[in-house]
Amino acid sequence: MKITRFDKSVAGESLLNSVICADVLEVLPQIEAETFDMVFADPPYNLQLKNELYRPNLTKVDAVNDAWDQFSDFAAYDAFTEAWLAEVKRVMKPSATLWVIGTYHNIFRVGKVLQDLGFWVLNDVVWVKANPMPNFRGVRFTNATETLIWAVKDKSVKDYTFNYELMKEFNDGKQMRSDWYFPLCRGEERLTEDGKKVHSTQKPLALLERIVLASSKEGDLILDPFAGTGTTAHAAMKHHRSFCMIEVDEHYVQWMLRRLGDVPLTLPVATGDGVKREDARDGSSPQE
Amino acid sequence: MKITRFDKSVAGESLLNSVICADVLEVLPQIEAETFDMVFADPPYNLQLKNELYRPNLTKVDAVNDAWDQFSDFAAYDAFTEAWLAEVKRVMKPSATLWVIGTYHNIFRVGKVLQDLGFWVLNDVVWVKANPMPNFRGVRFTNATETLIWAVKDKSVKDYTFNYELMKEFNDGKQMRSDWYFPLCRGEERLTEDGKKVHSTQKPLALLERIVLASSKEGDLILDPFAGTGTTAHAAMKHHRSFCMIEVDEHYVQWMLRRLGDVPLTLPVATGDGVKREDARDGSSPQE
DNA sequence: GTGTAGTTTGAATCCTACG
DNA sequence: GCGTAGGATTCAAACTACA
Repeated sequence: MKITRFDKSVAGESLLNSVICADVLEVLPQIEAETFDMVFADPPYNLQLKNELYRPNLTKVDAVNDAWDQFSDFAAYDAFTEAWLAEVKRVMKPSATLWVIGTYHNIFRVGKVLQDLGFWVLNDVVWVKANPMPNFRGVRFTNATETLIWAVKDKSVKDYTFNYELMKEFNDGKQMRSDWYFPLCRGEERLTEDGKKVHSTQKPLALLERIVLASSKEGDLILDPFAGTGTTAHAAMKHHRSFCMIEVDEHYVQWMLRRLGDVPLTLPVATGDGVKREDARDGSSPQE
Repeated sequence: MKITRFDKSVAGESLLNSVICADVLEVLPQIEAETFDMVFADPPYNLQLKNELYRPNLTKVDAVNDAWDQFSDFAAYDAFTEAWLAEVKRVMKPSATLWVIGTYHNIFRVGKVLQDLGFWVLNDVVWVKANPMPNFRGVRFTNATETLIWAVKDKSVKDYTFNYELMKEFNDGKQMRSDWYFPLCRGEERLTEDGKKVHSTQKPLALLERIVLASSKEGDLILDPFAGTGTTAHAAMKHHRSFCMIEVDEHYVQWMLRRLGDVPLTLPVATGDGVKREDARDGSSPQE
């Protein structure tokens, strides 16, 4: 698969399977309206960490303290949120859907802005973590979930993609619910460099796979405006969707390109049904 | 237990175990600052309060079928939310905590307003429904959760009540997480009249019991500004807390009073430890 | 190779009393 | 208000070391 990298300027270019290293608010205005079939966004959460946190055994928690998560106040965060959401709305096709993930630090603000912009919420999906970080001090409940908002551009949109039957298959033949159980991204899947996390908030691939499979079709073009190390692109490639990844951090972009180059190519072995596909490099396929 | 009913006016009265039949925005301003130890609120999800709509400036609109564009509708809801939350904050004791429950229709707006008022979120707790209503048309995921926000008045509050060890006991000796599993309110527990639900969104008693037991102490005074048929008061009585219920609907108030009169009286059998209590009418108590 | 015990760590708005 | 010292505090899964 050919992946095209852009820096800053993309006007007039094809964005099929592209990785763009630039600020989201610089790039999105260059993109033609109604370009994407689906959008997944994992924006900064605006965590307001103040003091260092130690575990009971006195080791220090490696908390999220990245520059990209710093905002001066709620007003600044809201303004940023409104800016990128408005641009995202513009580049969504009329029947496209939007996913945004967040925690209580930011999701209420994101949801409010999104509703004000006219987006129509279809579901709030809860990612229930199998293995969340405990609350060391015992002063709150274990923070065990993150929230996803799934929305269309406005209330009138009825022809969005929802692969109801496939979701049903994934849930033992019963209608898929809005509470999803996945472990945190760890082990082989987690990108590390010198034993340290490449990205502090890498999402589990399984989560993105479910999102891609639920709300897009093969061949669709998927946008991720905060791509990080490219989990969304990974899931898109794996399931025969095209992607456009925007990420401002050069280091993350390099890792994303390396990662996507390593993703096994999956090729269709059956056409027409749109469902049955096998990994061409996977010897476990019963057809082989 | 003696329960006092008020209509409209409560100024100067004791609110211990009271049921007030009046609009929340009329009553709260009459109440002294820093009165309550804990607040649970299940606000309306839209502005159709007893056939009365609020304009963004909080004046009432009499006709239910007035044309409202989406923005003015949201603005009105936000204004109403800010009004009652600001009053609730005023009547909360300095170390009190607030619980608000909602769905994606309103919880983002409530959370945003609450943060803007200076409330400091402790957790977002997800009520995962064991038996949610399916999505009949198969166009979305089954809406299987509701969201609770737990907050203190401001960031500096550290001495709020959190019965950590008791919660741990309820979770097999492990720290209680923020995802709570309860079935919908049905069967014996559900109040019905001529085979129909008395209240369309009666909450499960078990949910309110966990909230009361987690975040209040015996003898505490608990406020519910949208009391409905009084599940919060029921849970409070059962666990030796006092209550103040505000409900504008006369029909709900009558049901609440009848219901609370039927709740078995629970009496302390041990004093001093503050934990061991038995139902005085419950023959299963090992002490008896 | 297997099994077991010990170690590490994850989007976190994580304490209290006293001077 | 702030700084500092004292002291109580964690769950699940993946990984490492070693028998």
